[in-house]
Amino acid sequence: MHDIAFIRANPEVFDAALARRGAEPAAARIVALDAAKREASTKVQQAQSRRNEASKAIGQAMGQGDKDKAEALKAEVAEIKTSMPEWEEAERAAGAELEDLLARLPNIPAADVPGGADESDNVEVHQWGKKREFNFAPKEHADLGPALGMDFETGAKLSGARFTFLRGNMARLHRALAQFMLDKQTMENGYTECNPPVLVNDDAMYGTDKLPKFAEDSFRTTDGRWLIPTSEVSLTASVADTILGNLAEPIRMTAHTLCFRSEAGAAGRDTRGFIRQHQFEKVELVSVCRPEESEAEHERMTKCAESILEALDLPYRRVLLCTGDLGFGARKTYDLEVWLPGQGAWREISSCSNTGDFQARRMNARYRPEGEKKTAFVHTLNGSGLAVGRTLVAVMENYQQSDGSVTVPTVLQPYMGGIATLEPQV
RNA sequence: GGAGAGGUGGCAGAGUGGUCGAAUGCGCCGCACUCGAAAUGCGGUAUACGGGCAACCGUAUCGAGGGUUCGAAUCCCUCCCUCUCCGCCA
Repeated sequence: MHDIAFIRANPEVFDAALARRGAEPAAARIVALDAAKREASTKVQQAQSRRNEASKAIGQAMGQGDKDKAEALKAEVAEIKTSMPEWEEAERAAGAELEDLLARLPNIPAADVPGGADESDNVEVHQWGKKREFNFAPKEHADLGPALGMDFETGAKLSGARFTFLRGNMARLHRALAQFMLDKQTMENGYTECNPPVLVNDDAMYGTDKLPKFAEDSFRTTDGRWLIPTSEVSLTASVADTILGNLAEPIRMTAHTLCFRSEAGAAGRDTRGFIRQHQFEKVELVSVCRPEESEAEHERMTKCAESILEALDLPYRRVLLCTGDLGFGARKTYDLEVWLPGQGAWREISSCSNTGDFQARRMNARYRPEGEKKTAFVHTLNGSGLAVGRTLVAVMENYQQSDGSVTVPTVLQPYMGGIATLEPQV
């Protein structure tokens, strides 16, 4: 959500910012609707003011037993009220259109976000790790998986495309990854472990900018709730409608949850394998902090995500998204892309975004700066730390052996009861 | 799912149609008293939006939305949430 006062004062700055990410100018329409709304609002308030005054006088007249005066005043109020519905309706209509327009406008990119049309204009920030040299042709995870307990056929039989049934040590390795990530984020990186609902209401989805524009991307339950597309929704919305004191320290939350996505716009993309599922697990990182801290917090959060890849010794690169590839609610985003030798490609495994006060305005999440009477909106950030399924894919492809087995990364072995290898079953 | 009770300011808790944005107490802030503190006394202490350079003014808000009325915290309707008991259940 945008600050209407800012748009009113800087319409051309606002439109220029929208243009950077390829959105149509909107300031003129916003300013016009805002003016119409305020004009109607003023008329309504003036009428209400006169009505309230007269009503008080009626009360006094009644108290003094002056029936005639009271009746005269009643007639006056009736007259005042005739014009009210019209202005009330004008205020409501302009307000509703304004709100809808604002709710559908994306966040404004930060100044240091590079311009660009699509992902080809993203900027690589750095690479980490060394790509492993194979003395055989590395396979894709989708080819390695079936013999190791990654059962695509049964998933499809039960649920359809984009569902997978994991068995045996494959299921255990998946669990080990999630536990490892959660332990690292809580014990080393300072995040508080949370276990939030995965079914949420409209407000939580709206506040984290998944509604109204992206309703078709998520699953809706028969009783009107939503399956979360990411626990960013639950964690961030936990501070909705709250004044968080002076917010001396950032609030850092993490959760390991199921995530659900309809993949409405991705028909035909990544249909093979475990990369793009309707149901997947993710360890999410969310920070809530003061505005002046959010840039540093964004860097810190991205490092926390990177720490998982480094502990697993998986080569990755950090990419700064260009304006054209930026998500709806983000003002700046780093993607972490892991190297998949089987596919011979970098694949997104984490996305860390600073939304500034965009979500905070939508959900009314505030704090009170030290020594000030006025409240201010917090900044919210979210990042994957990491996507569990895709990390499993990366481990499979990077740790595969020529016989089709997969070595378990050292840091995961304690979580595997000491098992060091996933052996193929014929 | 059935039956009942309830949702009022930071907290507790009055208020069943008029001068109620809301008594009182606690808390908090300021001042006085004191060498200092406690106790005591006095004053202040919600949020949002609009208008104004400002002091300030207007409007709205007593779970949410709608209705009745000249006027609603108070009456009516719908919904949400919390609590208690019963049933069912991991």
